[in-house]
Amino acid sequence: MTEPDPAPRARLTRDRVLQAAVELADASGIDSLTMRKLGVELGVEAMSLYNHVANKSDLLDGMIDAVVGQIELPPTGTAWRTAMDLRAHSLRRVLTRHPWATVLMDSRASPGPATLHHHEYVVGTLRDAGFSIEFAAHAFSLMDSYIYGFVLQQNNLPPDAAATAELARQITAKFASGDYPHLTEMAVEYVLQPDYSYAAEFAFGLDLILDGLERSLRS
Amino acid sequence: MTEPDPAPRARLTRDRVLQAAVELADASGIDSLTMRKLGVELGVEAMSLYNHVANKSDLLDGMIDAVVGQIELPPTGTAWRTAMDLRAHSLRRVLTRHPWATVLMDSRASPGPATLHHHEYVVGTLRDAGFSIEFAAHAFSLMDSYIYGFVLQQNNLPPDAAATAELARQITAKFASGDYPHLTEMAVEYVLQPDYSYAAEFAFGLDLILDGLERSLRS
DNA sequence: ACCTGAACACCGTTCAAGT
DNA sequence: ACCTGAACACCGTTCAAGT
Repeated sequence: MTEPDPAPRARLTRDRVLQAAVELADASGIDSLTMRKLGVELGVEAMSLYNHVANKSDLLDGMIDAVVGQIELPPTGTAWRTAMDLRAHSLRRVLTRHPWATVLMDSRASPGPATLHHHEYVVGTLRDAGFSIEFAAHAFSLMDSYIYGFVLQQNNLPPDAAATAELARQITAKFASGDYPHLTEMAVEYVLQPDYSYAAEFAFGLDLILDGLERSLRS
Repeated sequence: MTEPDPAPRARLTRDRVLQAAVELADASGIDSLTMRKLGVELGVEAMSLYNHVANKSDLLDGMIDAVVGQIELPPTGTAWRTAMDLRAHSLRRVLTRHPWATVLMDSRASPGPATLHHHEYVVGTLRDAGFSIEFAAHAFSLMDSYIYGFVLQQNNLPPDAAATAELARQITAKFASGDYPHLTEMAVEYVLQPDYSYAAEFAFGLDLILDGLERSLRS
C-alpha cells in the first residue's frame, strides 16, 4: 500500500488557479469571480489561493496573459497584410470568447511574457515590411484601438435578435416615436433584419484600415 | 421667522446625486465609488440615495448619460467630415476626462435620452451626407470602435514619461534584454523620447478612417 | 511548504422605524 | 415623502494555527 489515497486531489498550481479563474469568468462573468468562489471551484479554501497568486490583481494579470497567449500569430515571414489580418480576426475571436478580458486590459499595467511576445511579433512584422518606427507605432495603435473598441461595443449589444427587438421596443415606448427618425429607420430596415450580424461589421472596418495603411506604406 | 434654518442643506435630487458620483469617480476611480462614500460626499446616509436612484446599476446608467451629454455636436448642416471629426475629438476629450466611462459602456444596456440624441445626430449626419443605411452603420461602428478603443489603450498607458521609463526598465530587467529587440527599439527611439505623446497618435488613425470613408462614399 | 479558520474592514441592499 | 440605523449576505486580505 504505497499509494493508498483514493485519487488524491491534484496539487494546486498557479496554472491550475489561472485556468479555473478564466473558466469561471467565462461562465459567470468577471463580477462572479471572487476568491471564495474560485476556491469552491478548486475544492479549496479561498485563502489557499494566496499560496499561488500574490493577490487578486496578480490573479487578473495572469488571466490576461493566458488569454493573450491564445491569439494565433501566423508564422514569421507571412506577408504583413495577411499576418495582420489573421492576427486581428484571431484577437477578435479570443476577446469574444473571454469578454471580460477586453475591459480588464484597461487596468492591467504589468505585461506578462505572452503579452510581450505578442507585441514584439506585431512590431517586428511591421518593421520588416518597411514601416518606419513612427509609422509602425501609428499602425499598431490604430489596429488595436479598432479591435478592442469593436469588441467593447459588441459586448454591449443585446445577445440576439429577440433581445435587440425588445430593446428597440423599450426605446420607442419610452420616447415619442418621432424623436429618433434616423435611429428608428436604421433599426427597422437594417439592425432588426433577421440576417443582421454585428460581428460581420468587423471586416468592413478592418479592411478599410489595412487598405489605408497599405496606401500610406506605398506612398 | 418664516425661514429660520441656517443654510438648510440643499435638497437631494437625482441630478445632484449623479453629479457627485461623476466627480467622485473622476477623482478617486470607479472602484472608490461606493454608495457609502457617495453618501459621505453628499452629507447623507448611503440609504438616502435609494430615494433618487433605483440601485447602483441605475446610478451608473445615469452617470453614463450625463457624460454622453458633454460631447459637443457641431450644428446640423455642418459638412459631414467636419462634423464627424469635431465630434470624435470631443468624444475623446470627454472620455479622457472621465476614464471610467470608457469601460462602463461595456455593461450598460439601457441608453438614456442624451445617448439616444447623440446616436440620432451621428446617424442623421451620415444619412444626410448620402451614406446608405448599411454604409452609415459600418461608418458608425468603425468610428466609435476606434475612438473607444483608443481611449481604452490610452488609459492603460503609464501616466507620464517618468512612469513610462520606469515600466520599460522593469520589463528589460525582468527579461533578457535581447528578447524583444523591436519593442526595445520602439521604446528607446520613439516612445521614450521627451516629446512623445500618445494622444497625438489619435489624429493619425482618425484621419485615415475618415479618408477611407470619404473614398468609399465617392465611389 | 502549503492549507485552514477566525477575524477585520469593507461592500450593496432590505426593512422597519422615524420625521 | 424622504431620511435613518440596524441587519443580512457578501467581499479581499491578514494572521496565527495547524499539517
